[in-house]
Amino acid sequence: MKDTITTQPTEALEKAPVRDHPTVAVDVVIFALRAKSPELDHPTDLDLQVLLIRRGTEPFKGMWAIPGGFVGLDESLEDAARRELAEETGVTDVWLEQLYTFGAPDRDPRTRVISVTYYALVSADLLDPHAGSDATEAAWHSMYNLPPLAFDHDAILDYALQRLRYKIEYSAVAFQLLPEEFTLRELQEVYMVILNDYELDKANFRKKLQREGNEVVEPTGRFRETGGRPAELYRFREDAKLEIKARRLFP
Amino acid sequence: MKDTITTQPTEALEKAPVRDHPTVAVDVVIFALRAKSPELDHPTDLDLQVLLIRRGTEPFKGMWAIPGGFVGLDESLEDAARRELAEETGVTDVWLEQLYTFGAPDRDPRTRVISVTYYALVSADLLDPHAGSDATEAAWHSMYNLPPLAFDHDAILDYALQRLRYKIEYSAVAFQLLPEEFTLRELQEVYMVILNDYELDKANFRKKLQREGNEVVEPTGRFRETGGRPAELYRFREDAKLEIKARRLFP
DNA sequence: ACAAAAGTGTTGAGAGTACACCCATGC
DNA sequence: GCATGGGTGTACTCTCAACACTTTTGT
Repeated sequence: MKDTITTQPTEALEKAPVRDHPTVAVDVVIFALRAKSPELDHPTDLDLQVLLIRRGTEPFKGMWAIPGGFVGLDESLEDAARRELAEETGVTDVWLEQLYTFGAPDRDPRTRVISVTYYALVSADLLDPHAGSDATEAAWHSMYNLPPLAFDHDAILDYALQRLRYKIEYSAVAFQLLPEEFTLRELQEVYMVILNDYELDKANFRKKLQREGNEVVEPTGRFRETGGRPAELYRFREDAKLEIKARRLFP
Repeated sequence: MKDTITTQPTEALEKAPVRDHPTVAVDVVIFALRAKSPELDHPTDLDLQVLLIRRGTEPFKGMWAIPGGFVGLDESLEDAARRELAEETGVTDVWLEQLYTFGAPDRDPRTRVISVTYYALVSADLLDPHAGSDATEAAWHSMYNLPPLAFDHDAILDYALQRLRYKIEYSAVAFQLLPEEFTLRELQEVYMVILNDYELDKANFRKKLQREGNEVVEPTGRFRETGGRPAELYRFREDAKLEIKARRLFP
């Protein structure tokens, strides 16, 4: 990852006086899995979406941007990210990880802004339909069909998706995007949607989930009705090992 | 990685006026492989070392710290990191990657400082014995035997080592720590030293290097004399594929 | 001849993959 | 019964890991 990818924080930069030092902002990429069409309830066709807000001020007025804001003087970076997340979604206790810090000098036309970015994974069942407390307009957008974005926020989203794809392959973050209980087919769909790889074999997927030394899910005994045979609901095992040793390029 | 790990930039903070916004610094973890004892020339017992500088001012005066400094207003973060790296080692054109941004509010007793950290891999044969242009005292220290460090720089080094270990397993960065030509045993030792895993099988290591579709090294035809049979020198293939698909936790 | 270090071959266990098949429910 | 989707078994291939073995140099 080169640092030539740059970005911008969001709104209200006019509050920050121009000074002889960079301004520090935090931007949060908020991912969720949502149904493509708003009518279905059992999520057959999932979509990977991000929450964006529409800018109300220049520059890039009217364009979509990643939610973010400035870091308070007595606030850690992660606290600032969680504050932004709560303001936009009303959700707390969410999985959140620092993504990258974008700092090219010319990314904001007004003043030098360095943006520390985070990405969050939220379970769709926790989301209020319209929890944005601000008057700002916020909306979910498919990662596979994004609108034009303010500043260099498209580069941030590219990088976030790349990181999510890496992360999902060797750790158990996929569960953060699902409710407490889920069917194995739903879990498989999480992988297929994020990896954009619709060719996962059902049998092999299940085998890998239950392989010796890798039992990350356990059955609950409850079932969900489907079009055919009911599907057993599983939950994530708390004592599961969360990371797998990477395949070595050369050991 | 939680954000509770914090850190500090280096010297000369007194130049920065106390303001109502955070200060931004860049710190660079500089890794090299060097012989444990300074007499050997063919590097039989390698050591993973980092370059540290001794602080000349309070706070933490006299303690060791990661080299770093403030970001210029018209300077990208990576440019600032490369500038610091050149000042301390005299080396340019070095592999460098952003590591993490540390930003806890209380990490510097004087003022709020947010530190964007990078890590660099330099080949020992490029290093001048004493290229530190400043009057600051700089010295190499073994990662496996570190002195007490200023601020939270120990946490930065822990994280940098963890990242280096991950990175080396699925990408070809190990070559950045070796000269242009090297023997396969030297390459194997790079892995063993960094992974702190002295049980790599020679035969299997070589097989994986030359496996179909993964030819990352090529012989040069030249040889290096050793205690026994001479070892052929290899070089990194420019067209080699640099990353490997991770082993999935569950596909 | 011997030591030292480079370099190769063989083999069995386990993981990955493809694909066919069986099971439980609603209509 | 039939459609629909959940759930399993089998067989082949490839990778991984252990370990014994051969080769080339210096003394």
